Amino acid sequence: MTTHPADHPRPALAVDVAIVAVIAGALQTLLVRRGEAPFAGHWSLPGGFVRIDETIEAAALRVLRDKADVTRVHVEQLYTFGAVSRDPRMRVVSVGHIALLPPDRFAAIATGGDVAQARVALPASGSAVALSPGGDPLPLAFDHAEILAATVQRLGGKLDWSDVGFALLPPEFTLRQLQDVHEALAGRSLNKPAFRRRMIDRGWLEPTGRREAEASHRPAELYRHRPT
Amino acid sequence: MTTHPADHPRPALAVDVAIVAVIAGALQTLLVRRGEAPFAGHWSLPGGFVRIDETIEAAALRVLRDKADVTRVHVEQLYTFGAVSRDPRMRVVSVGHIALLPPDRFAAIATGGDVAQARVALPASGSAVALSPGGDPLPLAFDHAEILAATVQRLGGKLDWSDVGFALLPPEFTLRQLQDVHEALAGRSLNKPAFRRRMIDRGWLEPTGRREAEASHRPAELYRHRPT
DNA sequence: CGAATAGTGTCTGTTAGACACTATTAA
DNA sequence: TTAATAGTGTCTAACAGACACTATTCG
Repeated sequence: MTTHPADHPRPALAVDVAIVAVIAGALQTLLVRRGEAPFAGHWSLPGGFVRIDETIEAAALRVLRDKADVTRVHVEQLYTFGAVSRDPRMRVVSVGHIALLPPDRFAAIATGGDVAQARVALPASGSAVALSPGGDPLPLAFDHAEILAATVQRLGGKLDWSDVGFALLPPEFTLRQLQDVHEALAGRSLNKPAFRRRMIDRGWLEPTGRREAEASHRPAELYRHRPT
Repeated sequence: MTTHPADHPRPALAVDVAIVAVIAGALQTLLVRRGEAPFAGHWSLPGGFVRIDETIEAAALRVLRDKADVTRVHVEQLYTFGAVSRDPRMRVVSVGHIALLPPDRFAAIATGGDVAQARVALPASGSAVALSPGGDPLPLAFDHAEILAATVQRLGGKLDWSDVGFALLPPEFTLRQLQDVHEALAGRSLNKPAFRRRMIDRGWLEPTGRREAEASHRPAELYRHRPT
């Protein structure tokens, strides 16, 4: 082919970021309410257009900073969504990302008005739905239900052989907290002794020697993640 | 944000496709020699720009058809590469894909001149290299060494819980052929009885009742892939 | 003490690797 | 019969699930 890249009409390129945390055993994500067409009044993942001189990852980090005031966060690319009419205004291709936050940092993001935290559910053989704290489904803009569905699947699949779980916890955590995160993402309950054995045998954990404080029962040991 | 997608300067959007097969126990890919700048004389993965009215996957399938005359093929999206200067002409973001072919179909692609088949190797902690049949490293254009490195890693990781292996085999195959593919992608040799047990127990295999023909020894049973 | 949760010992069933063995074809 | 590869029986080690048990804290 002897064509030059500039010769063709081209799609716009965006990033969308599913900012997720596990809270009360459920996957939560951050949604912003759209004020304008298209999909005015619907909810969408935070997103933005990739600038001509920034990488895709930098665009995702910028969105995180600008829309959720979040920095220093685990971000990974998910999938690139390119349906022709996913944005009715014009052709827009979006690179979906996942950002993982510990519960405290997620809860600290200012919400209210146009920003909400929603529980993500993935009904069998359907697309994802976002539920308000009250339990009502929130209408999602664009193909963002699809992006959330891919997010849930990716998180469930990667768990066992990656360190995704730790990015969803504070720097020091108990084994029970780690197990809760894994159970939420795997969508099933796990065996306690087997889970503890596996995590410890993999060498991913470093005991801090400290214990949790605010418990009305036996306090658990605190661990740190030892990066491989 | 109140901006419209058309208001921004935007990158060009391309697809690149690693067309791969396992031949003689090694991962092979198809490369085309670039005739023009940039990287004239270097080798690149087949690629092309995404048209304004086609999906990303359709663009990848079009590239496969136009550049390798391949249709009806297993294609999956790999990763989107967005380094700012990956193309010196202008900003080009590329969605990398993997296309899986059985050995006979891969070998049937016309080569010579500007099209070559190259062995892909991934040295420890380095980027991928493409080796000509003679064993010489082929210089790769753009960031295509990175795309090939991601390809090798993806194929190795997905093997055990997906049906990637079958897309790299003819419709009917022997268990030994299947094991050879798995060994090539995993980069290590596997235990024969354990491999056979696992594959059969998963219910992925359907005996055809036929046996291979051209052997100077005991012929192996032929199986078909039973999609789950 | 009771309540509550942390953490462990141990049994059992499943699975993977090792290895030797038998089976079947062509020449 | 020999060469070559297909395919199996079986032992053992590693690992996961189940379940009951002990340990430690608060009140």
